[in-house]
Amino acid sequence: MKILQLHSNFIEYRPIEKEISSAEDVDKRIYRLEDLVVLFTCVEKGDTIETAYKAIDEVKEFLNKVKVNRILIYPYAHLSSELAEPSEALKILEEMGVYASKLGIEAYRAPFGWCKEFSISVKGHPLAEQFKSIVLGGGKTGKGEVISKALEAEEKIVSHWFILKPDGSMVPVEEFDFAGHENLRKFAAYEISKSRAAQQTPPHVILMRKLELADYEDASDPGNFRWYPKGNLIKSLIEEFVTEKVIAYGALKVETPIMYDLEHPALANYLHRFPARQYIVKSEDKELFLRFSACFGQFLMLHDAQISYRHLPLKIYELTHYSFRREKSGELAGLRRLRAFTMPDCHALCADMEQAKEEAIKRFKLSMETLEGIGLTREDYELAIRFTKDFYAANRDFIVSLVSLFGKPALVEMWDERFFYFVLKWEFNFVDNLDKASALSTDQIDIENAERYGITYVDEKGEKKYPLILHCSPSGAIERDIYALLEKAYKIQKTGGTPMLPLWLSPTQVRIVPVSENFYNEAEKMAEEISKRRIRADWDDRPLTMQKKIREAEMEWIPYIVVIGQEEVSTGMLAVRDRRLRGERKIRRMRLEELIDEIRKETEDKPFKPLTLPMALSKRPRFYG
RNA sequence: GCCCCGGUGGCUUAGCGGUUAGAGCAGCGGCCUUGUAAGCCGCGGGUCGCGGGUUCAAAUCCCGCCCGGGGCUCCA
Repeated sequence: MKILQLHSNFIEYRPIEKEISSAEDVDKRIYRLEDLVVLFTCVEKGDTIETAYKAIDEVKEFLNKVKVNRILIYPYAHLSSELAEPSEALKILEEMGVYASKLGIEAYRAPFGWCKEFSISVKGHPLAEQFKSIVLGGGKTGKGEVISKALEAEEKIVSHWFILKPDGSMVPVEEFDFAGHENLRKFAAYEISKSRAAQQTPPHVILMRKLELADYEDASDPGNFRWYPKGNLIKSLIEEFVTEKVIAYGALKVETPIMYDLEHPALANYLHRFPARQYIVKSEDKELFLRFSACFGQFLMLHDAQISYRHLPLKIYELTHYSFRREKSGELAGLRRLRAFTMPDCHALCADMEQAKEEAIKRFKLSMETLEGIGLTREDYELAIRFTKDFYAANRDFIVSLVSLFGKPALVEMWDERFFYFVLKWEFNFVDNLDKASALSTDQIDIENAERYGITYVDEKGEKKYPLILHCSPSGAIERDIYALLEKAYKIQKTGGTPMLPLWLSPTQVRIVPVSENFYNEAEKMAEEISKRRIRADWDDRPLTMQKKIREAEMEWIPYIVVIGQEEVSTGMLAVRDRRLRGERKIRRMRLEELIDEIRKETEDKPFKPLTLPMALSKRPRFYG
């Protein structure tokens, strides 16, 4: 139901003639009402008596606010293109009038089914004119907010939940024995019931600040973060790593604009699915929205490309810096859920379903390798696969093969009908210390957007065909990867372990601590020497005790701490404090070359970037704390 | 958007109607200077988020607003 609500000085209307046979009977005279709220009301398909009650309840609230108690319900079809049947509409309008009277409102109704003329005088205050969209369920009504068809449909989706085991057997989720699959149990509970309690700051938020990685930025919009040097380093290392993986997989790397014209015909339809979730940028007479993924840019590019079946599967990749989603303020959570985030997005055009499945398997493996490289093993995440009943019936072997590649039972969501543009979607989900799950890697098989965007390839016979499109993010949002690493470290700490980041991501890999000022020269020289070998090393030249320097290095999670004094200088054997070891074995005796070799070997298949902070600690500002 | 909680020096916080708002860390100045998680002394730094109100008196009580966090919802 749509209502144009006008707080008016007066309205005059006169029925001219009946437009439909079922029109109400009235006198053809002038009716005049003063000091009232006029409700131009349009009853839509799907509206019920309940909708009528809800509408009046909302109107009542408004009446109290503006201290008026008179309304006119004026049938007005022009607010919607999805009109209810006239008989149904009349019934609902009548009910609105009756219910309003019951609430003590002085309610009038203009006749239904008539062509009428009217004059109106609307008051000049800010609340005088309002547009309401009344929809039942969830109280999701907003002034002027149009709820799109697709979203309404989505609310009606029926999901069936299962656990699919690597051997191919599928059991309803309530019959599955979760013993030994604690994380999967939490993930399933999170997905299906979505209920949890706990009220505390997520551990990763405390860590991201304490480690001086990232922080909130009050001067921006919520969910837009500032990144300190160490955080920026980690983030760009992961970005680089993911990008190298995807390029090795064979994708073409491109770059596309971050903002698009709201009025562009190719985008309007897609965009309509997600009302009021965009940042809007006004530029002269244009309104642009900030992209929420790389889809548009890549699709528009592919639309204009000449593509042959020989090119397929055609992979195209972009690391969005950034993607924007204006999540509701209450939905934001540290690095887990942001309004601006960095997203690797790799699409693949495939000739047919056989090729799409083959490609999807490759990307599934790529995603596992990518997470593994970042420092998340299969123990750390759970697989969810979602698909339609029909797709399952036709492609059961393919679905089972994904689960068997994964090697652990997976959560399955099966839909009776297809509501989305894809027939299958899977994700890897990380479960954090507050038992919340969030998706990292994901891939989808999209059967709709090629046509929507006019993306075609030419097949063997010279005919234009629409390809299938796979949408994959092999790592998920980079910020979310960091969230997962921090949450994982905290989990380890909680169970008595030593928290740390993977060696290749540690901002400082080696810290040199001189025992006294007498060894400052040696310490500095050593730090420089290590740095020349593409290892991030620094040295502590502050006027503090050695003990304190070691303590601070440990609190920074530095993997190797080298103390240098007379003994090391004269023997050439270093005392290396290894964060990964415990107790007496923690300090290892080794030569500088051995240490360098060890680090280089462990990080050889990973990108390297220098830390953009001074090598001497006394020269570093403190960003937090 | 709704509900709950919070906002005191850069950070963590004490105070919750009654002296000039107190501490630790960090910063600055100095002392100390050889062995693996906090050496010592001193100094500077606070419109107690903002605006009203109650009161002889407000960081403290009340109202409104702003900002942040969490929960609900949501998550293309």
